[in-house]
Amino acid sequence: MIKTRIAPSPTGDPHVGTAYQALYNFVFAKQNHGHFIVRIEDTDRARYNEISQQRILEMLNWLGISPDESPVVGGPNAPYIQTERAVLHQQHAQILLGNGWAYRAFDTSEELTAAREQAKLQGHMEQGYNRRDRGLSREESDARALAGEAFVVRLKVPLEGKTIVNDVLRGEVEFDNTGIDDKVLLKADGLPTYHLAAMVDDRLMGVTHVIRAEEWLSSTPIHVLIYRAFGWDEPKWIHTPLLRNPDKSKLSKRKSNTSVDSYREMGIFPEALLNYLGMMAWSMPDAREVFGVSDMIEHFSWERVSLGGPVFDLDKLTWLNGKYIREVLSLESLTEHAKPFLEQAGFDISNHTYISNVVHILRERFNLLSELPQKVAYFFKDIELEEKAAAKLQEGIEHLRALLPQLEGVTTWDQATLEPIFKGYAETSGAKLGAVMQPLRAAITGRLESPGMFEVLRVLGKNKVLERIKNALG
RNA sequence: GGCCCCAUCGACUAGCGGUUAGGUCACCGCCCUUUCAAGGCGGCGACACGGGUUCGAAUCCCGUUGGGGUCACCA
Repeated sequence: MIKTRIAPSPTGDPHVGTAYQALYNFVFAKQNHGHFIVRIEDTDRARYNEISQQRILEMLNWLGISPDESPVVGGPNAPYIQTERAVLHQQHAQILLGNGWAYRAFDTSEELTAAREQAKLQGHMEQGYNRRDRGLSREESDARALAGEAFVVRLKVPLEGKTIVNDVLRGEVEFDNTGIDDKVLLKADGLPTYHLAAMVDDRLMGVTHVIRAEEWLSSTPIHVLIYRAFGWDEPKWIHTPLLRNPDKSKLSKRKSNTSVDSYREMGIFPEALLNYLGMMAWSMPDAREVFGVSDMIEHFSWERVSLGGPVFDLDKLTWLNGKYIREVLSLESLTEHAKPFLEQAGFDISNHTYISNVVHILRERFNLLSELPQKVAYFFKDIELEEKAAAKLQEGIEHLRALLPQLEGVTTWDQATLEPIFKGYAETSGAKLGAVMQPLRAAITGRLESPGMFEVLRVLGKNKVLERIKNALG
């Protein structure tokens, strides 16, 4: 069975890069009727954050990307929290120590830091680990470990030859073994590093396709070597292009909005975010730009992934979100999503039909739910007359005065009744329709922009409308 | 700096030897119109450069340049 996974590290806000990877892994797994696994990589105890872990899981839930195996739903290869698998990792480090593919290194962090700084001082960047203890005899190594001396376990990388990474998207990528470090597999605290833990867990969990960000490509030869050291068959390696900041550097918190929660707060729909991420580096065969995860599952293929790193563009995401608001989502769903935003603004949302009507006539006029409250304020509280609107109102105040009696007499308060009244008035009085409607708009909404006036009048209701006109007339 | 990846409009992309290089966002103009939008129509705008291969290159190969990633007891 095809198995894919994401292995987020719980160290901060739920990252769009994680959502991006989750999408690829989920879509590919589902397309092949396989499993999508979420495994929490929490071996870095210094940066670990419990809340972060929960938020990442919640993000996936919000996006509707549900894992087949995870810390919450469990699965045949539990646990799915890496630190809970530490014994497994230690046992595997032991195997490598036994078969000669790894060795204990007794350097202290201080020594390593000093060596690194020394190298820096000598001009060049750094040459990598000096492999001081690589040649230690088995007896000495065992004795020192037994005596309680602190050590790490390092991979014994071949001193010559090449390691070839077969990346599904790029083909064969060659690395000279001389350029690969004897990476730490097991830290002094007994916990594994990513290199060991991820490979062991992937193998044990039956992961067939490692789909991850391109930043991992350069450490993949290490992973290939680890698989080889255990005598295991390699999974497929797939490195997807990195999401970028506008300046083309790797998407970062410092330069962009990387928190999925922040997009959620802006009023971006999960469907829209997923859709947008889906068109980063990948494209629909028929060039459609509005598509859902199920469409992606149906048409996905690695051949359609382009390798240049896509810049994350909020403008286009916003446009796409608007597209969902006016073309994809049902009015009912849109209304439900809008409520929390309106409520947060202090508006009364108890009348569902009213909210639905308001949302309905605003639909083509906003792209983010967070824009909504400001745009519909006059439906929920008294108007705030804007300066330009006030001027417009004064220009046409006499029209409103003339119209008021007629409006008071209206019994069926709908567009079919109201429109002829205004048009008829404009015609007989010789005024342009706009010269009548704009002052009306100012009186009713306090501003010069709004949905069609007749819709606003209908939704607001006769009482409120007459009240506001009278108010305007003084 | 070493190693590795990448390279079509400002951004996202289509293209996979023969196209007036197409679409979307953004921007500009026009139409529609009671305003603002939405929508429709149109415009602006790209194959990084240099060598090859070929009858023919955006498409294939090499180099240059440019951008990015990575060089932790972090993932």
